[in-house]
Amino acid sequence: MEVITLTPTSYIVLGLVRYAGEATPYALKQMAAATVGNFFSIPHSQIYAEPARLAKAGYLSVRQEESGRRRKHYELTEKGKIALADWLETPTGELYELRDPGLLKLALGGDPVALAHAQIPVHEERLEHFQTIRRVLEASGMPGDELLIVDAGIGHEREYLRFWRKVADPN
Amino acid sequence: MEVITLTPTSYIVLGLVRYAGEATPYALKQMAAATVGNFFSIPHSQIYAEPARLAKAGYLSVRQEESGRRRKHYELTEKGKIALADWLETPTGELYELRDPGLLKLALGGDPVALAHAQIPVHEERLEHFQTIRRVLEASGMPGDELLIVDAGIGHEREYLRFWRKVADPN
DNA sequence: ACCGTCATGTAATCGGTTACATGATTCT
DNA sequence: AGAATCATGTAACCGATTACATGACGGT
Repeated sequence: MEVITLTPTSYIVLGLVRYAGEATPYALKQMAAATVGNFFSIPHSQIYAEPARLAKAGYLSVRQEESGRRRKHYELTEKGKIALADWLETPTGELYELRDPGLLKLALGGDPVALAHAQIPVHEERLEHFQTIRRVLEASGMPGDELLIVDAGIGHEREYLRFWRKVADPN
Repeated sequence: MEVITLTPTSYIVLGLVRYAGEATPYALKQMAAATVGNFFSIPHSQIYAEPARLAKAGYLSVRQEESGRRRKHYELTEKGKIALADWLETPTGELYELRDPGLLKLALGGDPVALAHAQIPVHEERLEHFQTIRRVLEASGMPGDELLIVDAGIGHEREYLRFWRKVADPN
């Protein structure tokens, strides 16, 4: 049994597996794309590699199909459940990191107005994207908690638009 | 001359070196901490490794002190200037990534109220931090452009506080 | 002369990214 | 039956992180 350190990616996988009960990597990929994928990018190769890594360390159990696609189905082990619960139970005071190419260029001397004109449309698009998701979730009777993350996204997109619009046209 | 791909870290180093004209790794570290370090974390080992990497690929030139600390002073080469200018000139439509442990726990089932109580104070602190920086920069007659990044930080912190306060107490 | 902090690096490991590759369904 | 796309991986490389280690400088 190998010893590994659990990264944010690890917890994403553990969390999604718990949510699904049992999941194939592809299912995880779909789930991630619809939820945390909006904030964290996770390349699909990681979505295959990480469960394998977690399984080797005993956090997940695997069951492989005998025929056809021979997909691997992952499930939380006791160890996995505990690790996830521990992590979730500890409210974190850690701060975020914002890896934003637009802001980075701005900070390093890029032309503010040109950047603003490039950024505004993509943020508008993304705001609409989040709002659509929110409407869909709301209509499907999703409990309020599940909407929180989407609301966070919407709030930040609005903030981004306020910011870049002001940069583009600072009265 | 090695061929490397330029990462965001590379551009941070190139940008800071350009800003300083010539810089030692330690100076870069200080500069980064005061500016982009507020959004991107860069461990100090990278601040030493990255200029070396850039120098090997011809983006920076090195001059090492003969005695004492034998520090290495880096300067942009023509190649470095061009690479940086090219990057800055291309307004990016790429989107940000938000690596936020608090939001991640929230998304994966952490207790919203407990998370909010842990997050609010650190965001309050950080908002004050940015506001202090802003006042200092403003008082030192810094041109408006340099304040933009700080304003972006302030805006996002306010948004975070709005969000978490609402989570803690959703009327 | 000593001590704390400032400053500067190196070594080793590993997760993440990119690129490559292929089998299984579904649709026309 | 063939094409397109869905689904599932592997291989190789490398930047980032962690941990270790040490020399120089400034103050007492």
